[in-house]
Amino acid sequence: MKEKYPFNELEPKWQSYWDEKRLFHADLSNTEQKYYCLMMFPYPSGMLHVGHGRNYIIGDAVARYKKMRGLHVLTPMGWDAFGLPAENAAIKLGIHPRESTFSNIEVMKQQLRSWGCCYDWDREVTSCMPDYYRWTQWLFLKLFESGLAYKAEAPVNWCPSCATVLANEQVVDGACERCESTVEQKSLEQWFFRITAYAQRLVDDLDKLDGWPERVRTMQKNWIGRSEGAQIDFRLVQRDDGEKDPTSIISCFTTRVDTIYGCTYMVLAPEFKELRQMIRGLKTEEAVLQYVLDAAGRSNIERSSDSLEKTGVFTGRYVINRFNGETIPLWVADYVLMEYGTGAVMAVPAHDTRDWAFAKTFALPIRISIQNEDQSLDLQTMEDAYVEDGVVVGSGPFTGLTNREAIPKMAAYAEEHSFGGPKVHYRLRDWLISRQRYWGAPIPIVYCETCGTVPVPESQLPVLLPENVEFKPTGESPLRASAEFMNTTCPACGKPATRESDTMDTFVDSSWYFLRFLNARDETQAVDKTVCNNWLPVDQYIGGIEHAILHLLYARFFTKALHDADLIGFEEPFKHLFTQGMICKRSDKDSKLYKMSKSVGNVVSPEQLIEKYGADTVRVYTLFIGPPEKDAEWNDKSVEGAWRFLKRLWRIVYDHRDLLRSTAAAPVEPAAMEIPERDLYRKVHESIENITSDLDGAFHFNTAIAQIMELMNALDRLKIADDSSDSVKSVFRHAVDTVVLLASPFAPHIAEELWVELGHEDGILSAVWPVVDPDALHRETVEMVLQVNGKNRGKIEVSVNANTESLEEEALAHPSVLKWIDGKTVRKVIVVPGRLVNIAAS
RNA sequence: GGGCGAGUGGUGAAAUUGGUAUACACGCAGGAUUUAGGAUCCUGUGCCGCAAGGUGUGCGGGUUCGAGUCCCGCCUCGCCCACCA
Repeated sequence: MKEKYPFNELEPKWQSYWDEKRLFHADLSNTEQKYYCLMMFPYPSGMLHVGHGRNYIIGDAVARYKKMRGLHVLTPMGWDAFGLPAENAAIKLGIHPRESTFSNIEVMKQQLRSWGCCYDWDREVTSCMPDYYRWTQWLFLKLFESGLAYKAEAPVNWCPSCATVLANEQVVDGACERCESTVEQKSLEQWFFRITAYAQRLVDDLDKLDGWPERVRTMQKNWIGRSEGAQIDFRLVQRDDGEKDPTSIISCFTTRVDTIYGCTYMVLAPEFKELRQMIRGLKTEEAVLQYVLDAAGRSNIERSSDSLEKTGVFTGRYVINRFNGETIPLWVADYVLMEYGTGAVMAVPAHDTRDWAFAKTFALPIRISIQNEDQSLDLQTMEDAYVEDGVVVGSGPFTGLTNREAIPKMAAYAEEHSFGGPKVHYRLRDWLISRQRYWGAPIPIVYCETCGTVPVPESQLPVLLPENVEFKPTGESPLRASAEFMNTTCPACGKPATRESDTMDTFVDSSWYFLRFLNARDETQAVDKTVCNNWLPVDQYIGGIEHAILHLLYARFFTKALHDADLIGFEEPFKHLFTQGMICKRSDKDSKLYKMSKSVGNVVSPEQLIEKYGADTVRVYTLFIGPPEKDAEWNDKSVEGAWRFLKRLWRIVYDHRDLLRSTAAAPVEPAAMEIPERDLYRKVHESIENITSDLDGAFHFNTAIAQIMELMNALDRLKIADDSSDSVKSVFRHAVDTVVLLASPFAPHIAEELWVELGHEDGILSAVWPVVDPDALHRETVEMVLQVNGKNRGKIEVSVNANTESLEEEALAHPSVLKWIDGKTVRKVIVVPGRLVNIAAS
């Protein structure tokens, strides 16, 4: 009788076994062959679906494989447990965020377990627990001490419907991610981390991260947006009515200082700080103020969508271009952005498309200062700005230089004459970490009337979140509602003082959790420098591409800042990064492909699948679905393939149980084998070789599993029976052992079960990953393809030792070749040993 | 507009340095076994053609004995950034 594959019995059994054995419990004092395998810790949102599962299944397969390769694996797990969704649920349902968070954690932990994903749970961290956020606050203070945390007034995203501030990443196309209301800009006093101080190092060190996908490095580079150019100061022409100006110079940043002799006007952003005072009392005042007001009313979406039409207004003021002493008009236009550069732009319509459009609209003068190669630029015939390289013309002492030569010379000239100089500009802004919401780590700062802004002393940490607050969306931090929390005494002078009511962005929590895993229960310090230095950087980090910029950039910044504070001895947190693709599924409604998500309603619940097929099938299918770095479409039908494969694996062991158990695995000499088992033996070792290289470095799980399937097919083809020869039996036994070992990182439950069934000691992860026997790979003969003019015309079986001349001879004498070269002249014969012979004839 | 990817059967996808295009799997077709299965096994399956053969990796050229792979020019799709000075 054939036994069915009882996944629903054996999977829970082995999961309990792994729990008991504490499978991935790591002893950190042993740093030999260390391998830190980390998956991005999840936000406890509720239930995981198979799209989330990909991340953990990949990570678990890697951890298991590395362990079998003899590495000392650390693979911890935790929870990114602060955040807005829990707070919104609290507002809606009246449940404290802590409760929903912890019950979600329980569910998700159980889900991970049911997938067979194992972690060192002794090191679990939960960012919303005081034993964690105490140290998040401590790190904030460290940054504050070194001037990397500061408070300043800044515009923030405000959702009027939710009555709360939103993070940049929660604003999608100018609208609130959840309620889709248009987001407004408000100006508030906020806490920032000075990440811009690290801009250059964050760019430079990207080049060292050769274990990262090129795509992510490029995205970070673009985000930091390093731009080399010059700062040029224009002198503001004084008012003749005696009114004082707030400033006498207006600086701008430009990457094209070479075009400055073609500058015919200057433009300010509507938000330019000193603008109001500069135009006070002028005839133009009313028009300018109206324009500024209109521009403020226009959302960012509007400002960028009608990108062709330029609007603006003349301020009534003039500035002087110090290069040529020329007086040019000063305009205001919303195509100049306050967020970038200085909020002022030198306009060169002849050599900038935006300035061109603006000058054409408002009939401003245009002047060529760069000529093209054939000197053919002419304002009469030009239809757009000329932005290419060329020769500098009409530019005083710089005339005749190429524009590339002119850039450094002109910047140096400005520097010599103290009105500017070379300047590097970054697009990166400082990191706004204040959040006016409840479910986050309180910022450990106290405001005292006498002492001002005072950091909470280390001994008073953690600053605990108050319990007795309501979560009604009032627009203020809910912490303000707690008098008990807000009213305190000044740590410096002891007088009554008020606490900071904002909490920290949850990205702060996740910027250092990978360090905390190493001393998760340590009550004396945030990070353990010695252990960190031994175990970091993380050898393999695995997570979604959606974190390519924010989390990964913040974590890199934190690592550098902590390094500079002498808390750790390394500057980059993640040596190798793997970003898996998203799992998508067609929607039932419009049959379009969407990322799997609750809101689209195309989620596949792992529970149902596990019930039907078992966790190993889900794992194998998830890994087999396609290249793991690419997005993949989930197909319920295709799960069957993985399911059949495991059933076959199960059957081959159970159908031959007695034979396998009574046979020694030690293979006989390849030379003594008959052809069928010789071929299988070779196939076994070719598989080992290919699968091992598929798993080292790049993670080619899909092809690795395909190879195991091929090996299974070869196993099935070998006719085995009780009266087979010892040689056949032992090769068969060796092959079955190997298949089970090779499959174990992907389908660990069935592998554990079959491993014991095959008579081995339990605990397949302690077994050694199969090693290639070079003798097994050896072949006596090889099949070679015969081509005539590149077209396949036949095949020959030849000795691997055959020399080129004899191969050429044999090929030319082959009937199917003769047929095709008949009547033609053989011009050339190419022999590629072990592959083909190509005959060029005409 | 800028940057980066990618286009291969009905489908998901393979293919070392340029060397038999479509491995592996899904689906489909035919067959075997089964009076029952959450079935299983065998055979076939790029396209045209009865066949010989031809043809075939988004399109058009090129290099080469030989191109999915290299070069030039297009087209389409995806992602990131974007009035970035």
